[in-house]
Amino acid sequence: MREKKLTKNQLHRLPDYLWVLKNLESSGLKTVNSQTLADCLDLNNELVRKDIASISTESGIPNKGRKISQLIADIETILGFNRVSNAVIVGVGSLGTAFLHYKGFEDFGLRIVAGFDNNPYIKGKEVNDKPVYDISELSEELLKKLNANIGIITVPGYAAQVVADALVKAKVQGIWNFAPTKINVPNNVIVSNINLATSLAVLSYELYFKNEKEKSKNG
Amino acid sequence: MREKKLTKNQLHRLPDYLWVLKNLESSGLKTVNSQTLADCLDLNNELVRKDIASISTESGIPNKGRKISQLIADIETILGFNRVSNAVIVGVGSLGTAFLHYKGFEDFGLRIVAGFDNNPYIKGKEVNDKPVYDISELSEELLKKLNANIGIITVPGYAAQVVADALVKAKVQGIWNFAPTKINVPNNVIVSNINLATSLAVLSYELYFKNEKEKSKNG
DNA sequence: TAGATTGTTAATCGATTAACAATC
DNA sequence: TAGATTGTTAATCGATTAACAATC
Repeated sequence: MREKKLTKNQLHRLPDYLWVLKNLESSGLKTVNSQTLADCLDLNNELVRKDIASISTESGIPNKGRKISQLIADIETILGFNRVSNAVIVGVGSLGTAFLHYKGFEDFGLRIVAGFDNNPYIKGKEVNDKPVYDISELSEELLKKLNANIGIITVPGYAAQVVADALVKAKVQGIWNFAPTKINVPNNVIVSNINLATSLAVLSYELYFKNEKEKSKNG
Repeated sequence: MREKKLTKNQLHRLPDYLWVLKNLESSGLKTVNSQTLADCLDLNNELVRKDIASISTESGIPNKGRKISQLIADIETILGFNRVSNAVIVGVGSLGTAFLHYKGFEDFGLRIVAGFDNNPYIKGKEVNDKPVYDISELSEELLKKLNANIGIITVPGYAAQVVADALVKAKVQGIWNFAPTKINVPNNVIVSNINLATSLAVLSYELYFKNEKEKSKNG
């Protein structure tokens, strides 16, 4: 297997599988069947079978299931949690600063090595022992020196496109965008967006919808 | 319109529409047609027409389009960006602290009013003028006093379920979960998950896939 | 061997896209 | 009025679910 590209939906389910598998492993189990995974995650059995089949390097054993350790290894390989990439963060505000401090990203294969900002009070300093450069210093040479191929955007929305352009010019391969904006980049640069506003909006909408429903039920 | 529940996909497109609409408005335009929106966001014209039709309180005008100001108002109402909810944050680590400092959430209708943590060095203090309580103080009474109906989870994965249970017990209506874990809550509590690991994994996978493809092309 | 569980093919469902009729 | 653009119905596409045959 492991030939065809996974769909976005499949990819988004992988971290959930990984989580469950690790829990099962730490409870002492060695193998798992698709039904168990499906139950844990409220998914359809067949869906899980297909997902797992398309990410596994070993085939499953009828009447037995699959090796948990192997599944974990396979998923971690695909998700890149066991190969580390260096990243720089552009925008050292409250979110950017938090990320420079946050230790958890290394578990997912991301090491943040430096920050960039245009605030004269911040640039030139260090945050969590990581240098913060002026945004004008963002260049292909510096990124090469830092061995960084990923840029993280944590600037306000209005500045996101300018920053994205600068990152592209400095030849990053991937951009992790936290600005609440779509950014335009060439095809060969990969972008993953995380939009806090959208996520919050989903919550807010569901709450609104639920309350409206209750109102009309009671009214 | 505005009767049927929006699909998850539709809901996720709304913040993008909102962004484009605000840009168009600030450039002086008064009306917009579906094709323009579609072009700006790389979407199908018919898809946009359907999305917009299902969120609009006014109908569109053939040969003319729709009023931008009205669309913005409609979307903001649905997304709740113009009605403020109070939230408490559980887990005042690097991410939680950043959120207590972050001003941007108010634009999306969320006001963070307090934090909770079990770290004895943090609890009892204030962050950005907001009190941080001990986790044991999390209760229905306190949340009522704070007028908070949303809980934000920014603790490590292993602690997420315990915190979720405590929030449910304290009668929050919604949970915004940043822990890289599925949490189980009763049906009447709304959960919106934001999984940094997943988002990062998407980026990492795409990079991996791209590099593999290039390798096999060159090899 | 018998049976649980896998892998795979077919059916269903939902979302997107296309076509077209209605109308300001 | 003519035509651009809307709203809506039909066709397509992809993802999920169901059915079943293969096998350790």
